Amino acid sequence: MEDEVDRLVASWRRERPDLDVEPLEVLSRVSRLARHLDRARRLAFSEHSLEPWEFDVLTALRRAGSPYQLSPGQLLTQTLVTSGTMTNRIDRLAKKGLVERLPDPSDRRGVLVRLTDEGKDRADRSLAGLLDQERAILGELSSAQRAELASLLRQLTAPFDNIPG
Amino acid sequence: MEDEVDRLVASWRRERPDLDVEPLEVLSRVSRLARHLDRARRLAFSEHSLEPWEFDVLTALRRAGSPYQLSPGQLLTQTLVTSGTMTNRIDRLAKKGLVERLPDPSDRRGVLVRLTDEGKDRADRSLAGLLDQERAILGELSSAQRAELASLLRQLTAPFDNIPG
DNA sequence: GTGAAGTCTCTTGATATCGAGCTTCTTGAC
DNA sequence: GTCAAGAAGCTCGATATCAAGAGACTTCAC
Repeated sequence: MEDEVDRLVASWRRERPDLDVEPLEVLSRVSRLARHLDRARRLAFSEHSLEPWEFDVLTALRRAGSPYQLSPGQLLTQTLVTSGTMTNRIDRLAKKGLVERLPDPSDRRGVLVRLTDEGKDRADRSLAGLLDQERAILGELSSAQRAELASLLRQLTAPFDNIPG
Repeated sequence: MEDEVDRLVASWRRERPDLDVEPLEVLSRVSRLARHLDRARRLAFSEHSLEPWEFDVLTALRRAGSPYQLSPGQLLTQTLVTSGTMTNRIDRLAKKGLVERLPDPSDRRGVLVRLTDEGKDRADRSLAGLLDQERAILGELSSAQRAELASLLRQLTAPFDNIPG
C-alpha cells in the first residue's frame, strides 16, 4: 500500500530529477510515524488522565527499581529535554502528588526525585495501556518482521546513543 | 551495538517480568530516533538560516510544482500540524518575503499560499543540505538494508496516511 | 430559492518547551 | 587551606504549539 512518503518522494523526483532523494524513504517515514505515534499515545494516556510527558518521567522512575528515585540530571538524559523543562515537570508532578523531591544526602547541590505510591500505580497502569495500543499499531507486521525492523532501527539509533550528542 | 532502548527494555523486563514489552523495541526506537533527527535537521538548516518548520512549509510548496501554490488546508495534511499553527507559520513566512497569500479565485472562503522566487531558492538549497546530512546518518546501512527498512516502515505509516486520522 | 449542515481559515487563551544565565555546592591543583 | 573551575538544579523571558470556537462561505436536499 502507498503512503504519504511515497507521494512525497514521487513529487521530488518529478520536480528535482537531478537529486537523489532516496534517504527520505527511510527518514521521512521515521519522522512522520513518530508524529502519528505522539497522537496515538496522547489518546491512550488520556484514559488514565496522564499527559505523555508525565508518563515519560513516571516510567523512568519506575524502571529505576526500588526505591524508585533518580536525580533530575539522570531524568534529563533519559527524556531528552532541557534542565529547565525538567524542573517544571517535577514541580507539576510533585503538585499532583505523583513524585516528591528529597535532598541528596551525598551532594548538597543535588536533589532526588522519588515516585510516590500513587505515582507508581499510575505508571504501572498506563504502561499496560500503552503496550496494548502499540500492539495494535504493530499488528501489520509479523513477529519476524518486527524483529528485523527493531534490528535495523538499532543500527541507526546506536551512534546517537553511544557518542555523546 | 547496544542502544538506549536495549537498556530501557532490559529495565522493564527486570521490573515487570509479567508484561510483554516487545512492542517498545520498535516504537520507542522510532520516537527516539525522530528526536535525534529533529536536532540534526535543526543544525543542518541553521546553515541556511531556516528553521525546520520553515523548511517543511517551503518544500511542500516547492514539491507542488509550478506555480508553487497550495491552500492552507493542503499544507495541514502534509505537515501534520493544526490549522492555528499553520496560520501562524504562513504569517511569519509572508513577513520574511518567502511566501505570499492570494485569494482563491474558485472559493471565496479560501486562500492560496504561493512561494516567492526567494522562497523557491531557499527551498532548493536547503533540500540539498538536508539530503547530505541524512546520507551521513544512513551510512550505517547497506543499500539493501535501507530498502528493507523503508518497506517495513511503510507498512506502519500506510494505515495512518490512508485512513482519515 | 431556502435552510441546515459542512468546510475553510483565522483568532484567542493556555501551556510546554527552549536557551541563557544564576546560585549553590563540589573538586582538584597548588 | 584557598581559590578557580566545573557541576547541579533552578529562574526567567521569549516563542511555537495546540484546542476550541468564531466567522465567512459553499453545498445539497427539498
